[in-house]
Amino acid sequence: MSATKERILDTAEQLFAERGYAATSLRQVIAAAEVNLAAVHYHFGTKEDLLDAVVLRKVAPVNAARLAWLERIEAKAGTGPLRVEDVLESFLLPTAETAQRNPEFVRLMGRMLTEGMMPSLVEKHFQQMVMRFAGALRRAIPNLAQEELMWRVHFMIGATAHALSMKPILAGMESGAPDIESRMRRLVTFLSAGFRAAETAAKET
Amino acid sequence: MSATKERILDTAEQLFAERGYAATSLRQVIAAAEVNLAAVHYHFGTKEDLLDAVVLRKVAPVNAARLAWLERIEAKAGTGPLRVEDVLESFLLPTAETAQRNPEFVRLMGRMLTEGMMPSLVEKHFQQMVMRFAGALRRAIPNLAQEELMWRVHFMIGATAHALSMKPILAGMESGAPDIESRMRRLVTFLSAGFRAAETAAKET
DNA sequence: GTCTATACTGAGATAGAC
DNA sequence: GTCTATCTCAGTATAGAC
Repeated sequence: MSATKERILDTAEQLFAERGYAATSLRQVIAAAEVNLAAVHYHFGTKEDLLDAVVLRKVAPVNAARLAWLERIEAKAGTGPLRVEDVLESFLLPTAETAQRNPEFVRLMGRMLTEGMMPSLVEKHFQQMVMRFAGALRRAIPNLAQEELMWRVHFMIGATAHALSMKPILAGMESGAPDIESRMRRLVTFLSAGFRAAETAAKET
Repeated sequence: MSATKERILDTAEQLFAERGYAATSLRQVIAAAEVNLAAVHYHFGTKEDLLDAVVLRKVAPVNAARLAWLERIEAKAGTGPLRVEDVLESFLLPTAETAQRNPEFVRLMGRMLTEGMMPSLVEKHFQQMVMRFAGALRRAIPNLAQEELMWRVHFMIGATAHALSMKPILAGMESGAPDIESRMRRLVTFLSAGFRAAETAAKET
């Protein structure tokens, strides 16, 4: 990889994470990276493709850690049942490690899941892994109907994306460091109970 | 309200909902509405202000319905406890009514909650109401620590936003109509269990 | 008070010289 | 591979007609 390409990638990652994707112009990136505007299009194509490259570089290791964790859990369980909490931890806690070094980037990752930004990108980086975890959850909660399970997986994605992307600004929350790990642990507790809930009954209101 | 202003509002609502806010240019709006470009800025100011007006017109009645529902529940409960399910229903089900007439617009509402789009807008339309519901939930779950409750409220917001904005494309889900009401009922079940969960214990992995 | 015509600045993208 | 110059289109601002 050329030095120019790498400098663009590093600078874009930093600026996208700090200011957001839409709010960062390519001209800001190339000024900070001290490269030419056309070099971006030569190396990456469109602005969206640049984001794709930036995200891939960060998300790939996180997803690898998630899968490794999940496989460890599955190996330990053998043919027995999986614990919902364990599966959710393998999905949520690896994020915390990346967050320690680059908290802002985690927020960008969170946004990606929900922004209409780039559906194709989201699919590419997340869908396959999400389906993998849905399978593990199915094994952990065998009595839940498939459709209900998939909805709950989506509720999980939404809650996770928002938990990652938000800053703790509202009243009643600690104003200190964005401690992603404790956030993810709270989320594990919350989601585990949700996944285990009995199926929705008829209305009674 | 002038006819021009109203046509801009109607057209913007339609196009924002169909294509998303960022992907819709003001020039597309004024072409479809057959008005002059500067009229937009005369009546609304910036593009973001236009979105503000569009959203307010749709969100205000939904929020009013939410509050009315919540007040009905509180009146019925008197000084007794509130049921978590009832509070969540009053928050989630009013959305379904709007969704019947304008499903696309509900997706836009969902996006708003999570997109870095316009934090100020989100605050204005949602924060006050969210705090109102957080208070009701506090009464429904008095034993939960305030900070934990606020985190769970955020998990709820994220799950709701994603549930509203997503199209049911993944495998295992009905491919038919975007039945918002059943979606919201599933969400009530899921979130109620999450809110009732015992506080997160120390790690054990 | 309303609306139109027009111009300004900055964005992403591209062609072609070196 | 890299850079200059340029294109199109975006949001915005202003002057002035009715």
